[in-house]
Amino acid sequence: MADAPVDETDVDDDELRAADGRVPGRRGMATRQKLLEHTEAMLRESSYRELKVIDIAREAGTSPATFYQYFPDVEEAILVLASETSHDGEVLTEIATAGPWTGAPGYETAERLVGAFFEFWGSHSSVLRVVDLATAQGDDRFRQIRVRLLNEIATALAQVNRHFVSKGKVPSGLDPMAQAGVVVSMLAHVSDHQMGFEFWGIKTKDLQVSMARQVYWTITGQKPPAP
Amino acid sequence: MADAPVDETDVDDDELRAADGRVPGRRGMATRQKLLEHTEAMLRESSYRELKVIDIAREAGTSPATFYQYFPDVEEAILVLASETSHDGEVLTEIATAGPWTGAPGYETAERLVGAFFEFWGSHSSVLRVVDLATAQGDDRFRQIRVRLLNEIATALAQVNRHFVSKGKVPSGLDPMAQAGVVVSMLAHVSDHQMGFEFWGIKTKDLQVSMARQVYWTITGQKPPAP
DNA sequence: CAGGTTCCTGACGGTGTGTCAGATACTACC
DNA sequence: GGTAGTATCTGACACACCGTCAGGAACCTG
Repeated sequence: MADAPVDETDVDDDELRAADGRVPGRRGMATRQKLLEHTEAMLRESSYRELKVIDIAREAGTSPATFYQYFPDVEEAILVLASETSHDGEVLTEIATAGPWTGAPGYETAERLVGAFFEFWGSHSSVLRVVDLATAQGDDRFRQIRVRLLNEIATALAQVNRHFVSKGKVPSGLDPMAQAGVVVSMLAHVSDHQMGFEFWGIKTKDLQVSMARQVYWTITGQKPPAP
Repeated sequence: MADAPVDETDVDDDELRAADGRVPGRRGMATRQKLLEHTEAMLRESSYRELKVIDIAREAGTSPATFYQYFPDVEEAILVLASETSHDGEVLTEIATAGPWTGAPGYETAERLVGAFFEFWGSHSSVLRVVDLATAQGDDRFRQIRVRLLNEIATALAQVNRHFVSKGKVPSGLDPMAQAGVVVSMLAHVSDHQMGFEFWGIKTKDLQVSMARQVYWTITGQKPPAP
C-alpha cells in the first residue's frame, strides 16, 4: 500500500502538489480524481493519439487550465492510472506464489493464473496498452511501472521454475527468468488481443487451455493432463 | 471518411491517386516515397503520439500541404508502411511451411523461426507497434494488415500442429489455430520487448532458447532436446 | 460577514491541422 | 526554342489544441 512515496519529480516534499505548489484539499482531490476517471474513460473510447486535454476537461465539466493544475500533461495522468493499475495486478503474483504447482492441482493453478490474466487485462487494457507502447518506445517512467507489475509475477514464476529445475524436472541450463519472462509476455499479449483472436473464430476458452498448458509445461517441466 | 473532392465522374480505379484526383507521375511518386521514408524515420526517433505532419514534411524538405497531397493523415502513411512490412514478413511463413518439423532438425526449424522473428521485429518494430496498438484499439484498416501478416504464419503453424495431432503426438481436443495463435503472439511480443528484457539482465540468447523450446513443444508435441 | 485560502477559468501567444487557389516546374509537341 | 498543357508544390488561411498566468469565484473559519 506504499503509494505515497511515489517519485514525484521534486523531492522536497512527498506530499502531492498542484501546479502552483499548493497541497490540494478535499475539493481539489475530488476534481483531480474526476479528471483521472474521465482520462481513463476517454482512453477507452477514443484512440491514444487522439486523446486531447481539452476533451478530457470538457467531459469532466471543467476547463483545460484545471487539468494542467493537476497534471503537467496527458501522459502524466495516464502514468497515475497505470500506477494504480499495477497495484491491482498484485493479485496475479499472489496466484503464482501461492501455488500449488505440483501434479493436477498444479495445472489448475496455471489455469487460474491464465484466467486471472484475462480478467485483469480485460478490465485495464486501454491503460496497459499505453504502458506497453511507451515502454517499447523507451519511456523510462512507464518502464518502471511495467517492471513493477510484470517483474513481480515473472520473479515469482522464475522461483517456481527454479524449484523444478532443482528437482530435475526442468533441464538446467535454461535461465529461469527468461522462461518466466517469455511466459508472462505471452499471457500479457494474448490477453490484450482477445478480440482479435475471436475475430479469427478462435474461442477464448481454447486460447486459455492452450496457454495454461504452455505455462504449466514451461514452468514445471511436467506434461499437462490430457485436455 | 474520404471526402471525395473530385466530382463523381469516374470514382473507381485501382490506380493510386493524389488528393486532387490526379495519378502521380514519376516526380510525384518520388516525393511520396520520400515522405514515407521520413515518416518511418521519425516514427523510430520520436513517439507515435508526437509524430506530426509538419515535422515529417520539414524533414523531407517539403511543405505540410504536399504531405496531404499524398496521404489524408499520418495514420494512412503508416498504413502504407505497415502494408509493405507485412509483405516482408512472408519469410516467416516460409520458414514455418518449409519445415522440417520432426526430430532434431525440427527443433532447428523452431530455432530458425525464433531467430527470424527477432530479426524481423527488430528492424520493423516501430511500425509494427503502431499496427498492434491500432488493432487493439479496434482500427479495422490496421487489423487487416495485422491479419495478413500473422494469420499466414499462424495458419502455417496450425497446419503443422494438425499433422502432429493426427500422428498422436499432440493430444486432440486442442484447437490448432489457438495453439498457433498463442505461439505467434508470444514470438511477436517478446521480440518487441527485447530491450525491456535485456534491461532485466536477461540475455537475448536465453530468451530465444526458451522460446524455441516452447514453439517446438506446443506445435509438435515433442520434447525438445536438452539445452 | 471579513479576511484568508483554495480552486477555477478566461484570455492569450504559440504551434499543428487540413484546404484552397494560384504559383512553379516539368513535358511534349510544334 | 517557344509555348501550351499538365503535374507538382506551397503560401495563406481558418480552425483546433496547447500550456501559462493573472485574477475572479467558491469555500472556509472565526
